Amino acid sequence: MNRNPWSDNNEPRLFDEAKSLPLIARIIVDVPSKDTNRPFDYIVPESMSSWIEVGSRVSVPFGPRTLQGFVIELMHGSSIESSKLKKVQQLLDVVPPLPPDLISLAAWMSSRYVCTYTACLQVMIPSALKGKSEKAVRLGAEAAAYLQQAPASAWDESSTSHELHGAIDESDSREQYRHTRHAAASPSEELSGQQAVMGEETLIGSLLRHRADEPLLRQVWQYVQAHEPIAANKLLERFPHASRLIKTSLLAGWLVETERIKDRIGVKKLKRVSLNLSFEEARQHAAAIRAKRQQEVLSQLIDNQGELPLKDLNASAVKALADKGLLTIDDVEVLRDPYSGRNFKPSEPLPLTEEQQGVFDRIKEALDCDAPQSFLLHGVTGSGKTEVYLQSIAHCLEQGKEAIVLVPEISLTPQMVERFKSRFGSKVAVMHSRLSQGERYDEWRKIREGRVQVAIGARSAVFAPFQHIGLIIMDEEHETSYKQEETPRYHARDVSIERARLHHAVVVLGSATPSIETYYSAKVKHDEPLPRGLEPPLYPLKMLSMQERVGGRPMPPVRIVDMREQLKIGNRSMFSGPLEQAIEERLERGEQTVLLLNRRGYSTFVMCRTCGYVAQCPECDISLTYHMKTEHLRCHYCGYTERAPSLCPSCESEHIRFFGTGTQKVEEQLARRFPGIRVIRMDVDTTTEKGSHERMLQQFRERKADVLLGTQMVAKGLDFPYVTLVGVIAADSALHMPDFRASEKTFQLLTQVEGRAGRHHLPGEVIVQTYAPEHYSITYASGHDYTGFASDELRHRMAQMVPPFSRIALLTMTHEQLPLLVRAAENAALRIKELAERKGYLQSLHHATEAIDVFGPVASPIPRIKNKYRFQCVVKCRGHIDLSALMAEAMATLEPMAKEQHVQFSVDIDPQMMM
DNA sequence: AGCACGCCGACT
DNA sequence: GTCGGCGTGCTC
Repeated sequence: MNRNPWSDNNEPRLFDEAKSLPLIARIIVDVPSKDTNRPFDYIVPESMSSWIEVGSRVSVPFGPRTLQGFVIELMHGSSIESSKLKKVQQLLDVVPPLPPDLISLAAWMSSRYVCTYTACLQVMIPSALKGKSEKAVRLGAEAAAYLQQAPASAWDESSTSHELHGAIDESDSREQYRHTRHAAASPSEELSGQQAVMGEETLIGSLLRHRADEPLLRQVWQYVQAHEPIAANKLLERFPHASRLIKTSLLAGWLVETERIKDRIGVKKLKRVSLNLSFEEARQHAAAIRAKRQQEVLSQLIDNQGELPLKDLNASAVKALADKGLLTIDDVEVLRDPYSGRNFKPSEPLPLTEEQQGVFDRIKEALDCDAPQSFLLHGVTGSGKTEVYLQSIAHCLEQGKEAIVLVPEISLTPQMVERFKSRFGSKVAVMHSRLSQGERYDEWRKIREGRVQVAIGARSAVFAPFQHIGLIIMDEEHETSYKQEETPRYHARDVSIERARLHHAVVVLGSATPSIETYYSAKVKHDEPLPRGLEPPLYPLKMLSMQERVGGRPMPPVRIVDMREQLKIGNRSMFSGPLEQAIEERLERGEQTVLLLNRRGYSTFVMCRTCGYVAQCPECDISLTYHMKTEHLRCHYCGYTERAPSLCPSCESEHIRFFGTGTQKVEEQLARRFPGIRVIRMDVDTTTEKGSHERMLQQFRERKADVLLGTQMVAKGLDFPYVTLVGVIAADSALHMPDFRASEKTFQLLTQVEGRAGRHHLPGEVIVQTYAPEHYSITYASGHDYTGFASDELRHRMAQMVPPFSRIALLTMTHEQLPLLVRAAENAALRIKELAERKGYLQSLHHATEAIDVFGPVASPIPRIKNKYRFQCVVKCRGHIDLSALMAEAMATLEPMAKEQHVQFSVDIDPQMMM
């Protein structure tokens, strides 16, 4: 029989007495695994029922522990079905952190991206709200009663354990769990106490057996009573000799272990001092008081509307005045404002060009009707997209709705923020990876509490907890950073469109070089049947176009230099004749140059010319990059570092050489060719320090350097009036990547960096060095012809049956042992094929409009990372097939095998990098 | 995931 | 005989 006193006393009674049906909360607990990826039901205690909402964050008992979870549904259930349920332990916030639309959005994301519901919920909240469970020890009721009733040496025979037990904290689940699971207590000496708890013996009875222990036990209990809740390990530290007694006390329920969820970061509080009197009375007091400091405090307060933070005043004088009742000190919440102390000059809407006006009118029209609509705004660099965004947002705000602006992390510069802040002032919250956890939490709260109407930020800002979104803008829509590379592997573009659908909001995707998939979606006629062979777009987009540059500045001329020709005429350096000469000219004229090389470090690989040895990462199987400053070889994937060898580790030859070109090598060569040249090198190696990125750009803007040399981060949205030359050292470096988007990425990078030259009064010039001068991505980029590129690229994509003419899922499998992994991967591929066949899907993409095809398994482009081999399968499909559902089903069937063999599976829907 | 259970081998 | 290794199963 169940001897746990509360489970058969209190619980059923609670429901017998309840007038209406108990409230049940359906909760997603924070355990990111397959088995727990479903809602669990809990009873909502009476005290919480008027506060709890869909989206509330709660703590719940879950098995032996306490977890954080989110309420996704509330309902009334019958007492019979709810009698088995546990209770919600804590309601963690007064205002639910997630509005209901984000709860639905998380559900959509988890099925779309084949991941757990909780993983999606977790990306939506600031890390400050990722509660950590904290265990602590409290004094049980029995022990408390004992301390109270029995002074030092007296034993109170009348107190029975049965009576005392009725008072045990019923919310303590650990206790309940332990008692039910330990129904048969083991006969060890320490558990004698537990027998007493079970009702056969009294507490006193058991203590009498160990009478000698009583003083120490009492001491421990009193300590707990004075300090509760106290962490168990702290208690052990304080009483190192009492570990056995503490353990016994815990097992007996004299000490109860509780577990609560604690937020990582709280609300920042500030002590505020305020006057209790009118200014006139205060003045009179000030005149009457002799203490000089107190007079000063009063006059400071009078000068500041009667309120000041305590830290700005003399503390002892304040205390004296407060004691007299003239002042009050209280705590007020303050927001950590990362932009405090900065003044933003208010800006007025600029007059729009005819083209801008046309686009703005279309967006305005869409904002005015209550239906979700999405646009691609294809606007060349310098066509004034930002001004259109700003005025669209203003229109959205006029309608009483909120707006989200998504920007790639790298473009989220102070200048960018300033444009929005100066137009919308304090209505803007900025979400930014460089903010501290506390700052980010406060920006997030400004949104949640409705203090701002505009949120601007990187990828995750799409989850800004607004309630009435009217407009979502995604700038630089083609940027790969919008795809999250960790679970949940969501694409902010798709999420924006889904979220906008829930809000009947408008989406504007803006880019000078749209991704091919987006461009295709906007090009396809949505109201006409598609020609055979074409794939329906993921979502309907309307095309908006701006092809004129504001102020009519022409795009700079581009010169392509064939590096093979340079080699023929004996130039083996990394600078072609034309580029070298052009740099020389800028130096003479005092103008500036931007140089792009998409490879950091010094060289790309290290090889021995005698034996052919190539230095590779011992964990990842990719070649190591030489970094000159530190004389180290480094793995750019896992960060592995070793000293650069002077002799070949394999054959001890001296002919070990560094091949390929990285930004460090270019920097060195520049210094050699142009003595005295001032170079700023910008790549991940030089910009890790906080604020270094902005600092470097500022230095360059102030013309403290002649050349800005860097990886793709120099291509983004920079605008420097004295830059008249842009040089691309190796335009084809990304062209040979094993990725169907290689041409697109090359075209986009070139087009962007070209836009950096001659944006102001000085004419610009672009020089592109390449070994593939005839490649269409390079020729179209030099002609500033996006449309031409896109139509060629679409033809290639169609021939290869890759997106947008198919949809792709990438399945990556990892394991330490290669043969086992290969077998598992082959099995996985087979199972997916079988599943597709069973569903009746044809397996020939080229010959059917509805088909699915599985490729592989093959080794991943990076075949080993951190000692784990990696194999992958690519699943392509066309037509009305739910690829996510298919992959989820395949994963479910593969799961037992994966678990058994410890092979890790990961699914990436619509992968942006084929790794 | 994490925590507790159970079933094995290596020891005082 | 016990301690503790890891494989397995469960969580309203």
